[in-house]
Amino acid sequence: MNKRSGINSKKRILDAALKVFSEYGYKGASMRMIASTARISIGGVYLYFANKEELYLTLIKERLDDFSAQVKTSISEIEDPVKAISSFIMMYLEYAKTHKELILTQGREHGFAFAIDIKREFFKEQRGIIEGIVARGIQSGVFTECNAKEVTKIIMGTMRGFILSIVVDPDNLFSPKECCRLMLGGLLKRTNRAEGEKVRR
Amino acid sequence: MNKRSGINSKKRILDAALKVFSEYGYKGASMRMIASTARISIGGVYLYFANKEELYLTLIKERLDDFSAQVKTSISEIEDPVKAISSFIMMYLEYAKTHKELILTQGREHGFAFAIDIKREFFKEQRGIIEGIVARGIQSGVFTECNAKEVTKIIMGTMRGFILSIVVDPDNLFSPKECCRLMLGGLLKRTNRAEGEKVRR
Amino acid sequence: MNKRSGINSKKRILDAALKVFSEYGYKGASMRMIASTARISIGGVYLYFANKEELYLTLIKERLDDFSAQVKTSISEIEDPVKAISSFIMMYLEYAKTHKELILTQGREHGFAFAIDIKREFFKEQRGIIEGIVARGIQSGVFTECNAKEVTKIIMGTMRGFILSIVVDPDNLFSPKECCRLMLGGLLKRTNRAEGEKVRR
Amino acid sequence: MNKRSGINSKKRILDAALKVFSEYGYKGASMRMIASTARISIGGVYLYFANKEELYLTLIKERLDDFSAQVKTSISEIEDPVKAISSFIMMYLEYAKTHKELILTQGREHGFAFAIDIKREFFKEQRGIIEGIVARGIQSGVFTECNAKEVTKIIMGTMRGFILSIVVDPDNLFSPKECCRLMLGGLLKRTNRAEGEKVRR
DNA sequence: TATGAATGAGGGTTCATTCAT
DNA sequence: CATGAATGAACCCTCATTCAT
Repeated sequence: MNKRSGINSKKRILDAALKVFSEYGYKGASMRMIASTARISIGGVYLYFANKEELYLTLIKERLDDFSAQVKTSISEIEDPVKAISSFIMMYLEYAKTHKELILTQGREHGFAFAIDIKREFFKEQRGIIEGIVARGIQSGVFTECNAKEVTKIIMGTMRGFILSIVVDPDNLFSPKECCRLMLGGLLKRTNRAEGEKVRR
Repeated sequence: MNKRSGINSKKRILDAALKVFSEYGYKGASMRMIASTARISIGGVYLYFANKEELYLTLIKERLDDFSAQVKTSISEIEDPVKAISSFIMMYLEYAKTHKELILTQGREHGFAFAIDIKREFFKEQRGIIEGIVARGIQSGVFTECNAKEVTKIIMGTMRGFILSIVVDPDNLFSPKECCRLMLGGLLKRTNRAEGEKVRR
Repeated sequence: MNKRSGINSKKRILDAALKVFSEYGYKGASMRMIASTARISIGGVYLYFANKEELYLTLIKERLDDFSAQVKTSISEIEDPVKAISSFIMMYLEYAKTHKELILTQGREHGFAFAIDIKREFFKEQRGIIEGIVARGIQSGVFTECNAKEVTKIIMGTMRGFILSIVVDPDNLFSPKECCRLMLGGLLKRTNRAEGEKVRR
Repeated sequence: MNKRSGINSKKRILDAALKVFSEYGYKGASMRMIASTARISIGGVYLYFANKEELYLTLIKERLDDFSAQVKTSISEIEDPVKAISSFIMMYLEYAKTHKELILTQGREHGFAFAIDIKREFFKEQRGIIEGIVARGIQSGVFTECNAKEVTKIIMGTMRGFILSIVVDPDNLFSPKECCRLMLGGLLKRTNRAEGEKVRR
């Protein structure tokens, strides 16, 4: 390998790990599989990552950072809360569909919490973004007077559910557009205000 | 363990398996862990279950059937679509919170898709129930003219996300009540129809 | 079970053990298989036999004794050495074909020697019988002047080979009659045809 | 073991396996025993052989091929049927005495018939060789008019019996020379002494 | 006599990790 | 940097044996 092979190797390993981990899960993936997918020796992997866990963590972090950046660039400048929420949902779901590996983000194996701190941090950040938008929407009178925090968690939960569905029930993914519609407009018919009220309290 | 404690050994094993599987995942859980949690020998476990997979499957099936029954008894007789949807959401989330082990239902560790058929069957059934309610609501004019199938998948996805959150981010679970509110009423303010339209396009 | 069930049980177990051991070998046979074949509980087997080894040994002994008796009754009174040898060979091979379980006799597993003493005793006895016949034949001038001991061992070896063939290459068992012919007459052509003919029939 | 001793690890494993398998049989031999006999770790064995069966098969095949080659080189060019048969018997028995492991060839532990095809193939080949010699002998008038096929099977059986005796009754192996004598000359006295004599010495 | 639940050592096999080269 | 043979703990599972009933 040439001088730059170090950098290349690391990248190749990460790519391979991404593929293998997201296909087989943490426990199901073996270092051998990752190494051979990366066209490197087993020992070679340990040159760049101290152990399996570190490799996994690095991967998670990378994914999360990438996604986080994506969200920021595509949402941050949108003024209109309605558009912002829609964009977020669309972006999130579209990204998830393309990067199925995001499923890693949702991994739950090996005695709970594993990369859990990293993940929580990420979730918190995401929540912050949505919550900001929702709050703005309420303030500006476009959104109903609702609990921004709760609404945010619901939206996040729905996103989370979508990601999981990709693995668990991929034939029944919902459409991003319809999701926006539901989140914004709700199920109840709009002329009849009373009924909506009934439910709201 | 007493030589004659056999009567409840099976139950003890199932309880232990539930605990261990839902904490460590399928691959992460070992038969030894399950056995010792159940206060039985390894061999003892194999007296009741042919192998790890069968134990897992039994567990999944049991959970799913129990939950399915619960849904049916608590939803089936509700006429009002609004109340029915609300009840479903409330019931689902409440059940999930109590039976954290429902997380098993969402297992994903690839290369290991063996309970997937059972799960899909369950999902399909659940979807059928919701879709029926939504369709009824649309027909009776209480719900907006929307795609019942899609709406159903969104609701299911949100439920799924909630379950996953229990493991991944348990400090930020959304409230069932607020979830009902959002699903039914949406985010947009009710007097202003135009804006809603904009999004709906 | 009735009063005599004890005796019946023991017999049933031995029959079952015979079947199972000769089909699967010592290591390959499990006490469970034997018990269930004997329609008795596992514990039941241990009522009659202290352990697997004892059961096996009992079986071997039983087989060997039965065979030994058979040999004695069918050979001992034959005066003519030629007829005696022929009878022995015919009897041996016929018995082996019918009682495939005799294969047990040839078992070689679990660190050599196991029932080896019993077997050696049996072999010795058998050898004694043959050797006696051969010696008599030599003395009476019917057989060539050969080493009776060696000839005996060869005959025994051939018998042994036949038994093994039943398991290892059952489609190519040699005919007892031809075996007698070869042992008595040899391969080489004789100028003196008469004697050979007697045997050849 | 040194980390770089790899060159002969495979050989060491095969040697160990040979020893252990032929002492304890297939079922009775454990991979752990083999590994420790080979002074390697358990995992190490699996570096060279996918599993126990493959290891066993490799061994069998190796033995059979080696023996087969030996037979061919030492028999094929002998014209005289008498000498050919004698050579075959001598060679076979001598080889068996030296390579006691040939006992593997005779393995029998039922429910475990997996090397049986390889063995049958080998037996068939061997039979072919002998049968050819015998047939030639008959044609040339040196051997009696007998059934070549049957005679062959008897000779093979006797060889088989010898191998088994090595394990089962090693103190009473017959002498190869006497075996030749018996097979060729038979037990019965010959008026035509010359031919018999030739063989006897 | 008879049962069969329970035990636990041990078997085959995998895999993260190390280290001499 | 890179290799891959080697290690050994741990995994799933089987089975001879025991013992309360």
